[in-house]
Amino acid sequence: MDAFYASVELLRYPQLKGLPVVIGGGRRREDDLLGRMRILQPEREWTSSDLGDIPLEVFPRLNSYTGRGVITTATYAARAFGVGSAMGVMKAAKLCPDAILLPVDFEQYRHYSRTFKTIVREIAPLVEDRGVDEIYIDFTEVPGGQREGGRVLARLMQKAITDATGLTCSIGVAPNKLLAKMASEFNKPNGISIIHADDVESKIWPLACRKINGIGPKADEKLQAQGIHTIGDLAHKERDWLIDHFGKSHGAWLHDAAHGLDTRPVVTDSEPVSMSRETTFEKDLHVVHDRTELGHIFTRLCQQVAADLERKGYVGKTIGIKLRFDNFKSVTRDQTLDHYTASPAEIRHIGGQCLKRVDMTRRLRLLGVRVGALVKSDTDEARHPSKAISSALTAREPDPLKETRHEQADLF
DNA sequence: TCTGGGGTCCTAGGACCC
DNA sequence: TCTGGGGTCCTAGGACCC
Repeated sequence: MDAFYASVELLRYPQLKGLPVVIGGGRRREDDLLGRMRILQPEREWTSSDLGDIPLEVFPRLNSYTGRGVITTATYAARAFGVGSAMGVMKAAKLCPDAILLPVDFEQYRHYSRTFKTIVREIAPLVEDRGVDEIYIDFTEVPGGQREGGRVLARLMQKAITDATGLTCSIGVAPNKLLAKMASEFNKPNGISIIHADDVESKIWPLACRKINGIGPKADEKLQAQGIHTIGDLAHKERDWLIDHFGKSHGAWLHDAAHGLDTRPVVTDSEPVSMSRETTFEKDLHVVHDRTELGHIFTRLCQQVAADLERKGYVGKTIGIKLRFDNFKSVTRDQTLDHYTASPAEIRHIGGQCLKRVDMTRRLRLLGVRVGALVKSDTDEARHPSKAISSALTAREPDPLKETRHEQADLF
């Protein structure tokens, strides 16, 4: 198989080049500076592309932000200060206080996301969705796809995307998804990189293990502790040694990945497994002191999940909640029903029972509601779940001691 | 002044079934 | 009266990704 990995740059480049700009922060709220922006031109959605037309002084600076949230993305000029994706806004403000802060605008991203994916599918139909700005493409069967090793097709896609959206796009070309993804990083933004199977030693082995999609901070730390820093280091380890240290499945995968091997197909259709809504509060809340507010938030989350299910045509039978405490520890509880549902009242009721099983001594910073074990709502399975599974038998009874100690939980 | 929101997949133990 | 083995489902937590 020959694969592309294409990732669009959602920050539009021409206007932003050289300026430190970050996108991020919490939900949109009526804070002063955003208010000023609206007053200037209330009809408009404010995005990166406005930077070309509007005096820069109007835009809020990173250091004017108070509140919770993380950086979604940043221009390279901002990254030069050490600011990066997923960094807390407050930390970023320390590093680059004068960076321009733009609000996250998911509606607009969704629009551009749809447009860019539609354009790509018209050129190469086998597309795997990897989120708002990234896709895999299997171009093995695309007529002319092999010209110049895929470069001609990649250039065609870039042009079509830019013509329709003004967005730039980085594309990696390789014999499999693993390598295509890595290749796409080589030449950002708006680049094309091609990796062949016999380039692994020269182009992949010098890279840090973290560059492998699937090796995160924890795995990297373990590898470092074993003196494994680059993908080449990893490739030189015996398969059996890796299996001994990282488990049968993960060890074998690490070995394959280090050698550039990956047999995963491009998956063009997949069904969702779960849907959830969660929110981090502006301030930590306590179940007793803030019970009314928490109750409202909980109800709203249940309604939102139910509406998402309804809109997309799914029902689920596992209802769960998630809490994050002021110490950032998270817990989840869930319960599986003997039938499928998308009813906000039922989700709230079962979710409420899940909440009762948690020790609520600490203040909360996040509350989430999840519905899993989804099926399409118009299927037989949804109407007649195969068996009335023993959920009644296996569901854990709430610990009676805990219940008396934490009656506040009953407020849900 | 830490650390979003929406997902997927994996592991591991216990219950239960045959 | 010293203890099967394989399989599925449920639950909780955690790693990872975009």
